[in-house]
Amino acid sequence: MNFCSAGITFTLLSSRYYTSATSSDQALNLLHFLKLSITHQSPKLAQQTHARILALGLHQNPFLGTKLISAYSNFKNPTWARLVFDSVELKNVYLWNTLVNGYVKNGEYVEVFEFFKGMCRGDLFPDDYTLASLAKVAGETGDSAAGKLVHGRSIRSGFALDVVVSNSLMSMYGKCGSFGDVRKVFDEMPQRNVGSWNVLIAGYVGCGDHGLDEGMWKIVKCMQIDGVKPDGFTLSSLLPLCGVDGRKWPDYGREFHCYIVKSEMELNLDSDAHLGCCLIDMYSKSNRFVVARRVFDQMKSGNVYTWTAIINGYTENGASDEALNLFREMQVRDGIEPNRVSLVSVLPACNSHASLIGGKQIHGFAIRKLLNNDVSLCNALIDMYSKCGSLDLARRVFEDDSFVKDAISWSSMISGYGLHGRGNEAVSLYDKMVLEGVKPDGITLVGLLSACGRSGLVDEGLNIYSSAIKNYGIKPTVEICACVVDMLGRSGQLDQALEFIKNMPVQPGPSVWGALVTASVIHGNSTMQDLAYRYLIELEPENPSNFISLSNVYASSKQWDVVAKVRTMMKEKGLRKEPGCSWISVNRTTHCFHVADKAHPFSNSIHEMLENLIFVMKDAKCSYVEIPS
DNA sequence: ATAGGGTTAG
Repeated sequence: MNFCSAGITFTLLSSRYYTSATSSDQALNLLHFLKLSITHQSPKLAQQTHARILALGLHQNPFLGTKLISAYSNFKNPTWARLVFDSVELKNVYLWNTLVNGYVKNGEYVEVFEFFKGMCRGDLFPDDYTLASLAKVAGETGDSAAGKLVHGRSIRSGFALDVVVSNSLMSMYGKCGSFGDVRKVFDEMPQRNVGSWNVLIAGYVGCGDHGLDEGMWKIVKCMQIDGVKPDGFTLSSLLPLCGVDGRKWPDYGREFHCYIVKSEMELNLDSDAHLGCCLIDMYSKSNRFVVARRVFDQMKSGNVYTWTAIINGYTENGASDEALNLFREMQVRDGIEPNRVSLVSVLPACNSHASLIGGKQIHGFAIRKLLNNDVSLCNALIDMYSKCGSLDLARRVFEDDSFVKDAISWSSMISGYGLHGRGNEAVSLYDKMVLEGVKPDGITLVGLLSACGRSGLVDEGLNIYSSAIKNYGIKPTVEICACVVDMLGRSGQLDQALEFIKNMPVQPGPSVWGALVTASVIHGNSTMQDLAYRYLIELEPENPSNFISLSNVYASSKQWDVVAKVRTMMKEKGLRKEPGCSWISVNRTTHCFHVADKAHPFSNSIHEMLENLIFVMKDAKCSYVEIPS
């Protein structure tokens, strides 16, 4: 459509019709074409009009000059914008402001303050438009000193009374991390609009852990008392806060959705689907991905962001099949090319399927699209390769110099070694990480401690635990403590594990008691087992896995009466557990196995092989082997 | 007739 309209207008442009018009009429018409070029996103039309302007000798017309600069800036061509600016002899404040704003839009922040100086050297005074742009630059670059200068100048010149200038200043303070100043500017504003409230809310969200507390709600309430209606921007700031902690904000997400529907807000306004994405994301995060899907299906036009949001929703909810299907559909049906985020979102779907081939295809795509220098993507690849069984390929991504490794890259690789039972390598990689000056975080520690636990490296693990907490200020989380309990427990030190739980710096959660349960079952300590189960079931009375595990323990010691009791209890509570299964992909076919499953055509030979393997393992004095029934 | 702020999707 764009090209078409550009073609038609060009025909008009070069027709004889214009030759008889006066020069001011011509200028007006050319201005119109420049506007069209911007609304239709046609750089070609802008260039053609520019040629016409030059041919007709209208290039000193300030209106045309300004529009040209604005058009070229919109088409990400600040160099040409600058050339136009230089060619206009009498530069007015509009021309300056448009160029400055063009630089801002294209992220050329360094130039802006130089320009500002140049502007002040002439006879021109920076006005409210200039100040708004400057404030934005200070915010984007996090330069609070510059921001304060802009603020001072705004006050002295009286432009701080302007709503947009003050909004920009607030936004600047928010980006510089001083929420107090955001609030101060807001409170002192003589008049506010919905944008002012939005900056305040965004600043409040951005300043961290206040996100969920009362203050946020007070702001939203005050906004309504003030008679300002929340708009799409407001809601897209608020929606990400919903669904994260369902306990505090039970159904606000749904209420916001209702509000959006009632006020007839468009989910994909102006081809921007941000609001729709926020809804999809919110529903996915609150485990309501059926609703998320409905929102997705109802949106008129999907773009790469909406597709990515819904794919991400499916992967996070463990629906890998659906995620992979959608990933395909997005490309085949809608012809949308996945971006960096889409790839990062879909990769975990390969993990749970152990789909090495799918993961490799995505890796190949990333290389072709030159996306493989992105940390997040490489981290996802490391994770995918190690979870799909190929530690070597994971290591190859990790060793590649084409991306800058962060703490997550190291943690992923360390966990990979852990998953493959190579605790010693995990530990030495951790040592290297520390040596290279990369600060480990809580996630690193979880990966490393579980690696130690799996490989029986108890003393190493305990040393690492205490040194990490002391030297790197890592807060011992429940997950970390659960790893320590697991480590101690698996090695048979059940009493020490219990002692650790008693003195733990955080409240022991289900994962902690679960670790103790597993350990006591392995080591046949029924006293400890009963104690751990009691806590576990008290904490998670609705989790069917706990009851199944309890019943399995009694089943293995043939205490069928207790088994029956547990099963009845589950029935009374209405708890059901999807049976777990394992699968393996051989020659692109995935074979799935449940407990005691004899359905596979080669079941007999599989079991025969399994028994051989168990025999070999027992002979090799492997610590414990679960014998399948 | 010409110019400005608010979200950036894991």
